[in-house]
Amino acid sequence: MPEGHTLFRLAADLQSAFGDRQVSATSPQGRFSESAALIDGRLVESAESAGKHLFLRFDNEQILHVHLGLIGGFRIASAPVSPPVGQVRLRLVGPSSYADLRGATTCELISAAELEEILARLGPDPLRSDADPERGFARLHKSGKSVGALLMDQRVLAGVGNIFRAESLFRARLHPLTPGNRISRRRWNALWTDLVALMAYGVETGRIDTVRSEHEPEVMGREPRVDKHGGEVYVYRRAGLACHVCGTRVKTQVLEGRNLYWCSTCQRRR
DNA sequence: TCAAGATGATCAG
DNA sequence: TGATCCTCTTGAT
Repeated sequence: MPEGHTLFRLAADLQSAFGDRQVSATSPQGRFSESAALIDGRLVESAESAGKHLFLRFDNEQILHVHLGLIGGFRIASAPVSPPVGQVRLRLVGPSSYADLRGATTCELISAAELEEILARLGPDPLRSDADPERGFARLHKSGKSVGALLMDQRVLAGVGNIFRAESLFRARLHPLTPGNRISRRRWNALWTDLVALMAYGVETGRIDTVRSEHEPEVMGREPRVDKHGGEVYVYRRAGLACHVCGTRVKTQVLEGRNLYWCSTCQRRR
């Protein structure tokens, strides 16, 4: 589930497994062999995430940059090491655990300057303590594109994906086709504050739960139902089903190649 | 057993 | 806007 909270957890897990330890690095698939040789046997100094990007710093100034994309995965397992299964782009092996990277959109070694360029391109990440939500508002507010499209733009908000988009807009009672330049600062601040809480909860639990009684008085007392993606949500992938709050059937539409979900009663166009 | 679709982003045209 | 990367889960057959 590669939204920002997944990468944040992954970075913490990699730090725990390999931080301050020497690792062997190989590319069983072969596509990353030359680069893997440059970090083979080196010490992992730190692992961190920014939005959906993952960075591992090594003690020879090499930085591993990974973006999982839609289908990628980076799985950590305990020793003993098993033979690689499938297309393993990169395998890291530490003293007590190992990790296999598959299907990633990006797996490359970069310099500190290139890392800074990537961070500069990204909008504020609700999970990072150094995030400045004002930068996101500035980008959102000058665009006539829909807020549904802008929330998926990593230059506006880093780490928000299709689930957090659908759910945060529902919770804000905002119609996804509202133009960004019609979003007030007050509404943006509320959206940001909610995303900070939702994503932090995702880091804590490893799942996306947005229907929570402490946030939503109207659903208190109702038995929670876990959806197929592992959490409970209001609208995401619930097209044609009744809205948990008002009973209206949840709508769906493809927006810029991605499926959008919303309740036309709770999220009226203004 | 197999095909389709998905939590993403980039590039060519 | 469509193709591409090429994994994993789900649902249909």
